[in-house]
Amino acid sequence: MILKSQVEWALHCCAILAGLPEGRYLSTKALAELHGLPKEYLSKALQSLSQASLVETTLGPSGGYRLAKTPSDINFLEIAEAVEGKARSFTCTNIRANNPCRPEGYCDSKPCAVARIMWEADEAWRDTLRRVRLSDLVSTLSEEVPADIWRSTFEWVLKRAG
Amino acid sequence: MILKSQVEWALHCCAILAGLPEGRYLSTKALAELHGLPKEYLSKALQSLSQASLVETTLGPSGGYRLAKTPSDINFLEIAEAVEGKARSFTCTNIRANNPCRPEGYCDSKPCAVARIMWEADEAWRDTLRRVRLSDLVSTLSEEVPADIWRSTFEWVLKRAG
DNA sequence: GGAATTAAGGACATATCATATCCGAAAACC
DNA sequence: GGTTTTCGGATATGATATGTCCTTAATTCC
Repeated sequence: MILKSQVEWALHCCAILAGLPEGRYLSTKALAELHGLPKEYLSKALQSLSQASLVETTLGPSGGYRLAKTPSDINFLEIAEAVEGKARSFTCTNIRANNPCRPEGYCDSKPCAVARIMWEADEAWRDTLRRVRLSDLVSTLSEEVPADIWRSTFEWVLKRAG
Repeated sequence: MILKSQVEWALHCCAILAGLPEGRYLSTKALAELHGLPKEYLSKALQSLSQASLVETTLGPSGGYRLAKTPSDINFLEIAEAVEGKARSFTCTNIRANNPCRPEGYCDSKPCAVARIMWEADEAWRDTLRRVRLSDLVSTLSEEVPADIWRSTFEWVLKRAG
């Protein structure tokens, strides 16, 4: 049960987009080079963010991506689900129904007890991610990353945005 | 990010093993037929439980599996990790290290901020499963499953245990 | 208007992993 | 000694993640 690496990529890209000056866009190329990622494949992750309406896009030179909402209005779960999908981590195949001792037309009133517990854990995972906003990540990063590195990173990346 | 179906199988099998009379074993064959699962492949899941010391085995006729501990001393996380492994669902590839603006020998003191958040969510998932004991599942099942079906299931399964 | 740049998305190749089956060895029971 | 069982290795298959390539349409700049 491993998350796609695109989730990691999307989160880091959103962190960068969150620090962008008003109105500026960042291209796939710039984001890929900054993180050392394959441009074409990172593009798929960014398209997922776009389809989820988390980012906006513009074509042409100086085009690319920017956040569609304030960083405090975007949480980790939205980003994770955008690229990973909303499916639960546990899928119940209802194997209890195969029990040969069950009468012919027997119908369970509730979903499987095993599934309910696994889904509860899944929901705990989602709750945690839902509670963390993109703005929280930005705050943490600006505390931990040395100011000069942080600043030069945006200069570097904006230079590539034309 | 989907769990292996073997996790579901292992949980259901443990629920049955928990209801077994003292000293009795249940074979892979019996568990597979009860749940309608491929015998050879289910065997791998049960081997995982065995390696994790959650179940004990005996060879020969009337052999098979039984719990190695009381149902109240086994939790869902142990079972899930036995077949799924203990690896976290989020793996940090440290793509921040690729940032071309970082000085040559720069070394981060903490693990990546993104990873810390994702690992926190992972821990929430584990905490939930850790808190649910196998005995809790058995209680729920004996409440929800009609008594006669529950009883005949064990008769059916014990008949196959020789 | 034309050239360059960009996102979007389809087609395709590759690698990894889950799923599944088969077999032989060792142990326990009759 | 023959049967039944777990255990582990070997192998096959299918699905999915990863990665690349190409076309199309939109936008910007000259």
